[in-house]
Amino acid sequence: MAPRFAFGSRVSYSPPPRPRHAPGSSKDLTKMRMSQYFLPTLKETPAEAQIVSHRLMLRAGLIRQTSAGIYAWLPLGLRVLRNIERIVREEQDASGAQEVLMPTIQSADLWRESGRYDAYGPEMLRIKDRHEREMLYGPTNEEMITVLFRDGVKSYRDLPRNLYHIQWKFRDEVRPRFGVMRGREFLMKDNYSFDIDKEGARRSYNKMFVAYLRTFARMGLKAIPMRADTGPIGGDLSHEFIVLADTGESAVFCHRGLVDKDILSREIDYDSDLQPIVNEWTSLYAATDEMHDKAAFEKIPEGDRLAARGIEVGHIFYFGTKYSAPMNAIVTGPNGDSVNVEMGSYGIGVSRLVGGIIEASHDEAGIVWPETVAPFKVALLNLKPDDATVSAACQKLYDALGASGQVLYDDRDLRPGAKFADMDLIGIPWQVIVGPKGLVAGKAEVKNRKTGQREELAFDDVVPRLA
RNA sequence: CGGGGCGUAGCGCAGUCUGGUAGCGCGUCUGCCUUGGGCGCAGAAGGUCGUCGGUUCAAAUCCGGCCGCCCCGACCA
Repeated sequence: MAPRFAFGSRVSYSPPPRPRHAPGSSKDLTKMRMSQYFLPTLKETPAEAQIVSHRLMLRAGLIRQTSAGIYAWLPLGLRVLRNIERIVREEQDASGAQEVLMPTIQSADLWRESGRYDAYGPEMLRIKDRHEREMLYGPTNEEMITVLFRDGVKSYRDLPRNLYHIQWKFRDEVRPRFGVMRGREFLMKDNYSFDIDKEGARRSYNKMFVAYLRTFARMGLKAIPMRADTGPIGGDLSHEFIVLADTGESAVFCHRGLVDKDILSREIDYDSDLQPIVNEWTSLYAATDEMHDKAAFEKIPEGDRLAARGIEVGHIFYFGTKYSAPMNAIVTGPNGDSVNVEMGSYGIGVSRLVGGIIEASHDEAGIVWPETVAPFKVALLNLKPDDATVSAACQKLYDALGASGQVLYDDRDLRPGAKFADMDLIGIPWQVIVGPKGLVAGKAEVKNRKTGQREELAFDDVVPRLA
């Protein structure tokens, strides 16, 4: 029973780059055995799923549909969702925004104040409570946050403020589709900035602009900010962040140079003037279909023109006093006069991102998770679980990998082929493969899901390699 | 909201035209076998045929209402 090799005591590795405990949980979730995991994978594609991310999310056991455009998140999918949330939260906090949590259910009266209750139309899910009071399931939170702010802040000295929350929303889409990318119920990060004047609002806007660049980059996405329609307010303070993917919902046009720009290698000081960074990203042409300026696009050298399709994953928007005026969100200015606060709102489609990332990162065999959002960093495959020696070796690796990161262990009594297929499908970035063949030489195979590259490593070297 | 399609076992589907004891593949369960890319053999379980009504000796099949889901378009984070 005792393994013919020893490792563990000599192993050293750097501290884990990620928290060992899943956010919101006290239970150690760095290790999971597939024999105990609720992970219903599908060999065949359910008929209702058309696009690749939807198919893969169903097949890989991430979600199940419960109604049109409404989904339940299974353990593996929830881990991805939480990872995305975590990155969003970290970048919001870093930018100086503060987290709150507003309810999903709102009162109709609140929306009557802004005049949007009648204006919003059938996309708003309207409900009544037992007293026949009109309520609604929030599609967004401008009204609510404006009231919270109005009641809590009275002086320009308390500005600026930027409040965000990550909460489920509901929009009763006429035609939900594309799985979680256009569901009716969706998880969204939205925040709202409050400033005393337009210049302040622009600073707040710029912070979000940079925070968004960082947020999407950390998820392994190429998200390009594109000038968006500002409607009656005008100006240049509205951008959609678009992920390029062949299956994108809309046509987009941009300068190729934007694709390779890197934000993560820079030090960002949110107290400094961020305008130069914003200029750097907005000076190159980029527009969605609706905003496309053919003439401007054709001024770009032909080799640098990029016409592609994209998925909107974020939207930032300055809207001035659109809500603060009708809802009387007023502060006293430095001169003692009353000023309507200047507001902006900023959204990230958190649940949509799960689909968006898959659209941007998959292959024939399944999902290819970027490491930062992957449900587990490492998969451990035991190719012969009823062989005591193989299993003992796996158990040691399992414990060591779990101590340094996050590992999903396939200890099921299945044929190797089934395990390979499942692991490729669910897309864990690293696979550690242990079977009788390699064991004779004291080696495990480490496979990179994305590149397919394989390395034979001595058992002792596996954990340091993946640290 | 306009146009189209679908609803039969957990998943993928046949059967409906031409009414007559509900089938196939995968998955699941049991046993054997096998173990480096969804292996093989034997056996088994599992279905109010979306739902309500009508026609008929007899309805998955024909007729009507309703419900649900998907696709194209218009719309949208």
